[in-house]
Amino acid sequence: MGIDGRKIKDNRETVCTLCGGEEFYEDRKRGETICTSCGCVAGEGTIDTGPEWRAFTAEERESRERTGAPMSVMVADKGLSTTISWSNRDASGRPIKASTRASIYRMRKWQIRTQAHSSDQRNLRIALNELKRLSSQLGIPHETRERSALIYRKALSKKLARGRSIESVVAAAVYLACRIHKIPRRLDELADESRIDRKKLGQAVRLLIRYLDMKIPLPSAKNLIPRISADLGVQGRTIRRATDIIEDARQKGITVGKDPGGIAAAALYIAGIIEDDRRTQREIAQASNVTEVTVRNRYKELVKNLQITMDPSEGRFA
DNA sequence: AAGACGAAAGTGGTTGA
DNA sequence: TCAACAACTTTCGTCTT
Repeated sequence: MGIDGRKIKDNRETVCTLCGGEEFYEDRKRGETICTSCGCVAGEGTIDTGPEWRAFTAEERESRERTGAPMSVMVADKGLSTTISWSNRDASGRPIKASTRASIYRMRKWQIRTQAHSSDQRNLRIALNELKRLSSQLGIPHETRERSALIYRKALSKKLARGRSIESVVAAAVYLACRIHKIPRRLDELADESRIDRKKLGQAVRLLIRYLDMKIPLPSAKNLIPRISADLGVQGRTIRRATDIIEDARQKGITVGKDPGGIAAAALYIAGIIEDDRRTQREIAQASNVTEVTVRNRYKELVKNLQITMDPSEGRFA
């Protein structure tokens, strides 16, 4: 941590490793930094886990600093528990008086009984392990992991995990947290990574939405753009253009009910032509996990509805 | 020869009776 | 539970660059 309490942002490398560009488009929530000149994802994990306060003098820092590890819902007891050591010595190493020893013994006993022996606690331990594994496998930022853990806790407290595999509920929680934080992860990616079939996962997801009555933003094509662009290595201006096209389409209401992947792909295809940074339909289709046909269909729709006029002789849009 | 296009038939998920 | 349905995919032949 820097002297004045700020961190990370200042230390982050400021030159793109691929093209040497110095301008970045940063999405803190998504934890991605995208180079605006070549479009690559320059760095992940830029989430600031530092203190939420800033201090400029030593006294200020002293007065604001709180002690201990940060509280996290990802540890079964939220990292708040105190453990009582088994040694019969006090903090400075002196033996503890016989009269206090008995009461300490009772404290230990109850601590253990309350901690690890309820079935919910056991469930939670297994689940949080799985959650950790799953989310690091998928490269999900810390903030979102915490959200997943929170969702899982809620599900557990409403007894929604009964009769369902822990994995499926965990995966559903992770998926929903991603949706809330607008991190593009598809249902099948989760399913692949967690050895549950898609169907079970889908059911669990719907269950959670229903009973935790969560408001989940619809997946938007816009959120997929950085990821697909990074795969394709397109220019920053192309990314921006594609984002504009999607926004335009969204306002005209022609994106509802359509696979966001297809929309994103089509927008990138058009943007590529406009910005003279062209990719073939096949490349784009592969990167966005749809078929060429879908790219074509969406792209024609967009061109028609957004009144983008094309001059075929020049191969350019006006 | 590669890319773009479009038609036709097939697939998996949602909706409403 | 079933059929209708929209969106998307697969496949394949044709046109364009």
